[in-house]
Amino acid sequence: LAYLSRELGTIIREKDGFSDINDFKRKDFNKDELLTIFKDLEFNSFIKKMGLESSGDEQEIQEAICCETISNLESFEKIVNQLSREKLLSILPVFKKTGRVGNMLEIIGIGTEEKYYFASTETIDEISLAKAVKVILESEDITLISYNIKELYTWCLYHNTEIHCQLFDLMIAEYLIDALASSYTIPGLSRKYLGIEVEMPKEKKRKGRQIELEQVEENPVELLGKAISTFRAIYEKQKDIIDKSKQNYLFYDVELPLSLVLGSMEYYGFRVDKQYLEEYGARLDYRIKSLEQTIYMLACEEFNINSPKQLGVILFEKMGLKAVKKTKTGYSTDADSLNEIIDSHEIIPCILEYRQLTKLKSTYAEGLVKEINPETGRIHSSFNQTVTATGRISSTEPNLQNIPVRTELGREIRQAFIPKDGYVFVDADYSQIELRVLAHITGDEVLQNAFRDGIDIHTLTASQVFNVSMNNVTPDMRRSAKAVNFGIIYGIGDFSLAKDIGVSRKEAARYIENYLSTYPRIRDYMENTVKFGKEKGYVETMFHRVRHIPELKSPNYQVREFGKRVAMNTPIQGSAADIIKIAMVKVWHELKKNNLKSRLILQVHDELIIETAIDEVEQVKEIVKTNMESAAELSAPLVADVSVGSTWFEAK
DNA sequence: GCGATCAGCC
DNA sequence: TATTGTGCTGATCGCA
Repeated sequence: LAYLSRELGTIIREKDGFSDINDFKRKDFNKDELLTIFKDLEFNSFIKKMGLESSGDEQEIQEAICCETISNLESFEKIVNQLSREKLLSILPVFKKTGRVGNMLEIIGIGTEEKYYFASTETIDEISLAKAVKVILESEDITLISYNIKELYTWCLYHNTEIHCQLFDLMIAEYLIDALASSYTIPGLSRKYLGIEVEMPKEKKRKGRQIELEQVEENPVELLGKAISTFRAIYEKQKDIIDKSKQNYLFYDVELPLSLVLGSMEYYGFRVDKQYLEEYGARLDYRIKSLEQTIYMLACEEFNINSPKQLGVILFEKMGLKAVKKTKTGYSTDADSLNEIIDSHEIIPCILEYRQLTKLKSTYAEGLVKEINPETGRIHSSFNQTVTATGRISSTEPNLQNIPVRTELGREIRQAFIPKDGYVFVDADYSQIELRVLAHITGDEVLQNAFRDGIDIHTLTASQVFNVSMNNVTPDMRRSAKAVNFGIIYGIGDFSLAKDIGVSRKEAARYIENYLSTYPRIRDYMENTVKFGKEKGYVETMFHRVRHIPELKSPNYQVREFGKRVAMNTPIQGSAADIIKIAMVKVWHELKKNNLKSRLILQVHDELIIETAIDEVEQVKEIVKTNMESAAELSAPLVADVSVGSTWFEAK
């Protein structure tokens, strides 16, 4: 072996045929082939850099596009009226991001396949423009092909306009076709479906310095015209795929209307008590300062506690504590690791508390205040519909889906979330939705019956796993069983379960085995869904949301195992996501239909929050509960628990 | 600007 | 044999 290694490691220094150094120069390359490779790999900046843009057929298409810019209101109104008699229209608005809640419109393009019309707010004022397009947006006979209808809808709400068109949104369609695509841009879609290169006008950079390069600004209408002219053809192709994947219900009845629901949630926002947050932050600060001093004293040195690197050096080198785990760059200092050595030095609990408090202060106390809109006094988070691999929605700027709740101190932040005057919160959350979905799709009757009979599911699992009767289950056993239940959903192994509930690995393995033999259908499901995923390359939810899992074919063991867990978890988490989306659409319609003042303002995966007018509380409670529980018919019935409170803290 | 680490939620 | 629970977003550090 040593000889073999030596041979492998020896550099061959003599080789014939390379006498001329010029042979090593880069020669001409096959442009077409390189372009295909780069396109395939999405090396778009290389394509640009090397001037590989194809030109042939593109030119023809561009010349076929018929675009007109309209610069006075009367002509625009006339054209819009004409267009409102059409059946199928494409629409492409461009917004400028400002502090205003409905973004500011810059340009809007509308048209049929034959011709597209553009209007700019530079020549026609925004309000008149909004009034003009109302005839189109509020017509139920038109199918509107859009890109990012949510953004258009928040703008509509600002201008007191509704959208009643039949919708087809290219971004959302693509999300259902491939939930894992990294971005859903118009140029990306047009490249994928039509092989056409289009470009979107660059957003003007607001960087203060240097205006030279950015000012080049080609005629935006020219670019936009080309972009909107691809909508119709992309629509045809996506429509087909969605239909063939049995996603019509999910797309037309869930995701598209949901887009408007999310738009309105963003538009209305969540009222926040700024003063409360500031006082809360000050309170934290007082304690943080004191902890800081204690830590410096115990370490006999000042250092940056926020730096895991510096902290690691202090704890594990200077103070000689035992490191239990390593990361790829050094010592592990996360809460799990520190908790294992919590008794070895009094500095450890201080650090843990310091971490908790600084998190609360910077992310929540300070972070949330920054997001309060000065005009509305409310926080207008963005709800993204095309981010997650499982179908959940995500929330950013700020993330309202991770507001603390577990620790008492953190939970107090929820007292800053208040309703507008004369309103309260109705808060409804699904009870055990993922386990009910699990019971439903596995067909396990023991589990289903337990849910039907309203039995406490963790206690039941405990009695099965530990082989004791239901009334002999201790709180400790129940806690472990709860971990087992969640672990099953995530596709857990004995190692992690053991660590989670603090038993030996063997013990944990026995729990899992007990569980799977008590619920044989669950074992079957886990095996079958992985098999399905391997054969088809994807798994799907109850409503045919699809997730491709290329990891299942990976040569790498770890990656493949990850693929298996994903295959087991996605149909469960994803179906639960489908269900609450259905519920949101139903609740939203019902509030509208009854002309209520109450508004859905937040979703947190299994929970809905409605800012409710005091005189509508009883009605809203009823609407939320029945619509959530009837969102899907499961053989383990859905249950939603509803409560009312005058802050988010109280409503839970 | 970006990866790594940590921490918050379901 | 080696490894080990899904899905997210944000703050901070430290390097390039």
